[in-house]
Parts: sequence; structure tokens; C-alpha cells
Amino acid sequence: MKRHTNQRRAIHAVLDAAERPLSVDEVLKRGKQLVPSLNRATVYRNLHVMVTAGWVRRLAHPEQGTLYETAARGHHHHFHCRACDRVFELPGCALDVRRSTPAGFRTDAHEVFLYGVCPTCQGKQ
Amino acid sequence: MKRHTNQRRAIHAVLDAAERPLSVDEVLKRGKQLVPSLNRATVYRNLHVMVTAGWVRRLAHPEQGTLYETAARGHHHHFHCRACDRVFELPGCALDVRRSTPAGFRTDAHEVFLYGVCPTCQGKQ
DNA sequence: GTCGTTGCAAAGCCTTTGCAGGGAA
DNA sequence: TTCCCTGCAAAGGCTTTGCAACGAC
Repeated sequence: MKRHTNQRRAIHAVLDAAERPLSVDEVLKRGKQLVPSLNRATVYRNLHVMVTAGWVRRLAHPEQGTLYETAARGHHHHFHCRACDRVFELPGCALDVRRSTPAGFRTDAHEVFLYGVCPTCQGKQ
Repeated sequence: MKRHTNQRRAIHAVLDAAERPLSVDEVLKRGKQLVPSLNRATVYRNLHVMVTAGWVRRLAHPEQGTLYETAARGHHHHFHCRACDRVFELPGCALDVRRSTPAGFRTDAHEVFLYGVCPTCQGKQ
């Protein structure tokens, strides 16, 4: 059975509190504030466990590599700002999955990434 | 200025002929059939040049890592079959970008990945 | 002849894995 | 006490980079 360790709780807490998808580095850094001894390998191992269990989603960010976010917030899309490189969670889903799926295929999930400029960065231009 | 070398032509030809997005390994393997001396570093360098120039698109496949495809075929989405792990190009675009973009954001591009089972693999079940 | 390009090897990330000690149940 | 989990270090992939030779123009 899975055990409840301080490390595991910390990683879980970090993802729950995150305002956006986090990299392994960010999870490690924030997790260390809760459990100073936290090790990078432990973060990798636990993220893998959580992804497999369905508690966490792994995203392939085209420029920032692999990011992780809690699955608790439900389905949503992501926006990458080219100016500040931040990732935002976008509410809702305006993809017509049925119309996107050709005859014969069966779609059970999807991922959408939008690129552009966020409100803050537009103001700075 | 950019020079026309056999290696560069080979990589370009491989991507043009590809029926789906290719990994660096696949580009290298296919390119070697055209230019046997072709080196992995050369493939990386040229793909980078081509992406920067806008001739080639780089995709972040959530499970297969980085894939490359020619930009010549225009905008489309991708489908990943969970059974055979192949990637398919899907025609059309059923994403309502305007409705996906919250007020204040400006979207200039997007990427969509669908997951499921392809027609061939459904037949095998 | 110039200088962008290539092949090779080394170096740099990012991620996984083996192992022995430690801790949850 | 059992055996899952952790920290550490080493190993494994993938990608980039330094360098000397090469080749397009």
C-alpha cells in the first residue's frame, strides 16, 4: 500500500496551492520549504506515482518541458505568454471534439495550448 | 548567408516526404539513406535553423518527446493512438480560438493534441 | 579565399535507477 | 517487524557545444 510520508504530503500540498502548472524544479524548490530534506529523485518518483494514480496531470510544454498540475481543478486549457513566458490556466473548453475527430477514431482526451501575449505584457509594450 | 548542403537538403526532403511528425532519431535514420555520413548533431542544428526560419514546426508530444514536421502542410491538429503509439495528422480545426481566449489576452497560435484509439487499433480489440 | 557547415567527441541538462538506511503501519 | 519510501550517487537519455577539417560560393 501507499504510505503517507511528509515528502509526499509536501509535494501534494505544493501542487494544490500552485496557481499554474509547475516544473519539477519549482515543485522541488517549494517543497523544500515544507520539508527541507526533500530530494529531487523523491519529487520525480512521487510525481510519477501521482500521475499514474490520476491525481496529477503531466503537461508537455513546447518550450518549458514537462510541467505538472493537480487534476483536482478539472479540465481546462493553457495559455503561454511569449513575452513573460508564464503559463496561465484558461477556464472552459471551446474545442468541438466530435467535429475534430475523423470517422473511425475514438477520442477520450485532449490537450490545448494557446500562444500569444497576456494582458500584463500587452500593457508593457 | 545560409548555404545549400547535401545534409540540409536531405533533412528537408525527409520532412517533406514524412507522413507524420518525426523524432530526431527518425529524421536521422531516414536522412542517412540519402546522405550516409549524416550526423546527429547536424540534424539537431539544421532542425533548429529550420524551426527558426519557420519552415519546420516543433511539437511537444506528451509521451514521445519532441517531434518535427514541415510547416508546408498548413495548420492541423494531432491525434495520438494509445494502442499503437502512432501520431496522426488531423485535417481541419474545430477550436473556437476567440471563445477560448479570455478578455485581455491575445492569441496568435495554438496546438491541439487528441488522445484515443485509431481505427486500425479499434478493429484489433 | 572566406566563412558557413559538418563530424566527432565532450559536456550539459533532465530523468531514472541501484542501494542501503530510515520510517510508516 | 515488515517493506515502502527516501537520500545519495551513479547511470541513462536527449540535446548542445567546442573544435578542426571541409566545402559552398
